[in-house]
Amino acid sequence: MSFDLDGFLPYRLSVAAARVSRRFAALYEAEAGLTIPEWRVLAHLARSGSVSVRDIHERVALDKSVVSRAASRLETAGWLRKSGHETDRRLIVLELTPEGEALMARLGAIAARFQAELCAELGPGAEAFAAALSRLAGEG
Amino acid sequence: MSFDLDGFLPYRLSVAAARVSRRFAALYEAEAGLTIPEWRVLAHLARSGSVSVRDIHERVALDKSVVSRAASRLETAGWLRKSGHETDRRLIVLELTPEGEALMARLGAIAARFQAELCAELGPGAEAFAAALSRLAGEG
DNA sequence: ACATGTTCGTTGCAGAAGCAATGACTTTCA
DNA sequence: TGAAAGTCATTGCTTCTGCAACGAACATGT
Repeated sequence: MSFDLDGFLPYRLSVAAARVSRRFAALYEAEAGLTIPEWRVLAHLARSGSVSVRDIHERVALDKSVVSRAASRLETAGWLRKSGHETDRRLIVLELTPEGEALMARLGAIAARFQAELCAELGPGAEAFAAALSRLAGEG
Repeated sequence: MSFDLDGFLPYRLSVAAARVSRRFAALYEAEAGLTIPEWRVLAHLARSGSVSVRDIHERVALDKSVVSRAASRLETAGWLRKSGHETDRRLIVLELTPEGEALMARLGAIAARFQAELCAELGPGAEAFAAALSRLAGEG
């Protein structure tokens, strides 16, 4: 018997991730016209406070260039502010503007609702599911 | 407290999927220089026999244009053959060449090994994990 | 102090994805 | 039958990703 794509985990994982991302992207696209990388940068900033491009790049699984360009767009849109680091002048410090924080408050609520929706779809196994994802994302 | 990206399912799903896809892509890239869409088209063909671009597009979560271009590359590489449909001349029938089947036999074995590796990493919850993925991929 | 190597953010560029439009063909229905 | 609508694969075109290269700023070792 030949290979079964439908049972293949990398494939199923890709399809599920793409579908879920799309669903959620529609929400914040409607709310603020954000792309996926922009959303991730904002979300990370909301949690971590001021942080460099490098930090985000490492924590958020986005290429440096993607973070850099997303940050520039977000800056001109007024959601975040760039400033130089005190002692290390190579670093650029990113932080939310008040508008950015207000936006993230709204998006955070939307995200929480969406998360609840997903958990409902997953049923009681949601916890174990999330743990399994961590294991897969763990080490490359 | 502000939003926690790390606990957010769509994010974790994306990261895990990207990481797993990358790991596996390295394998078939080394074996045959395939891209992800090319791999998916071949894998689907191996299972379904001769099939149209439209079929693959629907079953495999790839844009029509992506399937079309992947099929063209695979044809010039000699892994598959295009031919016209008997009665409906709009359709293009794709099927593996003998070389393509031989390739998929090798890749199928590699994929099975990789799947086993993943299941080992997931432990006993692998079954439930796969079921959860189906639920998420189910309906948009 | 100074040369070498590293790290940071940005930019250039080749390749890929996503979407609409096109041309060829088929179905439908008046 | 014949016109309109639908379906199929391909092709253009814009946008984005991913990688390498670059200039600027620090670190290290002599």
